[in-house]
Amino acid sequence: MIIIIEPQKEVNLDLSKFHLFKDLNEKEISQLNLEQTTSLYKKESVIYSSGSQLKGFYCVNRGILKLYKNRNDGKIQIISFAKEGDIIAYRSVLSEELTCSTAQVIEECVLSFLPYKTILYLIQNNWQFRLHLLQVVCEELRESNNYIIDITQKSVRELVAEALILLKENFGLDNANNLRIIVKRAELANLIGSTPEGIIRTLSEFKQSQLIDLQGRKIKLINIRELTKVANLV
Amino acid sequence: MIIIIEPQKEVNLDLSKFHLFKDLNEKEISQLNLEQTTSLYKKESVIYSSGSQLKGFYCVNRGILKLYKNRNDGKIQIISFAKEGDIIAYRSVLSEELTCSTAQVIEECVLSFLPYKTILYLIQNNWQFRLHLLQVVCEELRESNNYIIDITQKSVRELVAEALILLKENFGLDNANNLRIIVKRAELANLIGSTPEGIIRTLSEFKQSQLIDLQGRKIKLINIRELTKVANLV
DNA sequence: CGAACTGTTGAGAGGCTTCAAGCCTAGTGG
DNA sequence: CCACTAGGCTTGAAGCCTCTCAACAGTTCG
Repeated sequence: MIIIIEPQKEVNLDLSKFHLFKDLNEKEISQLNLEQTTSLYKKESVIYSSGSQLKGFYCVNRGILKLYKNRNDGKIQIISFAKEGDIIAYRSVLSEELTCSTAQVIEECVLSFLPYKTILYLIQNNWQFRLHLLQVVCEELRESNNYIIDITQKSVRELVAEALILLKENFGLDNANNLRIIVKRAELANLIGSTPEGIIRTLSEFKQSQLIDLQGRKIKLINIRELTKVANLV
Repeated sequence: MIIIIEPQKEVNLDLSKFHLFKDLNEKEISQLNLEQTTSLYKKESVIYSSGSQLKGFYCVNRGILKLYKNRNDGKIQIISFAKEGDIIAYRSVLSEELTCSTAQVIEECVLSFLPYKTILYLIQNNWQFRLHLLQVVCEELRESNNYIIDITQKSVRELVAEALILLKENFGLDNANNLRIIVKRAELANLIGSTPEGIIRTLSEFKQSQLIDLQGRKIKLINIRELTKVANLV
């Protein structure tokens, strides 16, 4: 069940903190800030869904989203999680195609929307920006290709360990070594292509082996070194 | 066992047939043709391997290559096959990283090498080219993301059917409806993340169901409609 | 406080890999 | 051009991993 909530307008935020925009000059930044629209999105909101034609990029100022694809059989594959500082939706916009993924809020988000024409202007006029953008896409392609290797040939046990490590690296730990990001078991399952039951069994096993501790959805990483080993990371 | 064969120089070929270069003007094309180096590579040759630092792109004038990654445990994951008209190696070059994949010849190849500085010049000076390049990378990213869905949640049976359909679409059929590309069972296995035995059993099953016919490594597609259905393609 | 969703556990079944052994084909060298 | 050999192909049996189904406990939120 998807709940769509009308975003509330917020004051426009400063985009200069985004890595992608670091090579822009002051004039370009202020132009960007002028042309953006910033909104607040509640938990579970769908930012865009598969098949829509997007008119620009979204920049994540705050919060966490999941990007996923739907399958024929009703299942879901999570492609990635996006957080503060990330840009989403650029692939389908640049290809001028309909989106084939859905973006949904996991943790309340503040997003800035940038129209395509603004981006196109930068692509045409700022050569550092365009090279940077190319590199961002290439980097995501590398990750995607690597993920194919993992997901194909690793066991559920390895994949769960890897997912925990990746979530740690992307979202960090709090003081008590808990993963900052809170995800449902089903979301973990959709990330690694398993089932909630499979996730639970593996997490319980990790808990018994003193690799992690569980308290509701909170996951505390106890033995990160061993977890990395189990993940069989290169 | 990898056999490395010194490439033999060939006359330089015309690059204007490559889709990526369609927006270049005559002067740019002739400059490109001037700065390229074209060589012949025998079967099994390794063009570049994981960990190398590449100085430019390779354009496939003729022949077929496989691009794959190595895993810790000695296994291989084939990322894609490249054929005439394709450009390879651009991702790591654009990211200015070491390659994390290996390119190896399946069918005798003629490749043109283009130095990075030539590409960079085009990125800086031809805005249509740079947008085009962005779109090429985005397209590959889309395919890669889609493949993650497939490979995660499909059965070997579905994946083999899908692989056959994709090979048909990319490399075509001869007069007798045989796949033009000849691959080993182990290569098919490395493509979909299975084992040679798994591939063989599935192919035999397809043969019994009159979907395909087998003659050595030649695979004849008999019932493409049904095969597509088995592949469960969207 | 209750309903709906999420998490947990167990049993069972099935698909796939692994291992082993023999056949066949393609490519090489004489 | 032919014979040989190594690598690829094929088949069978065994066992394991993981999914599915089902029932129940726990949690969250209106």
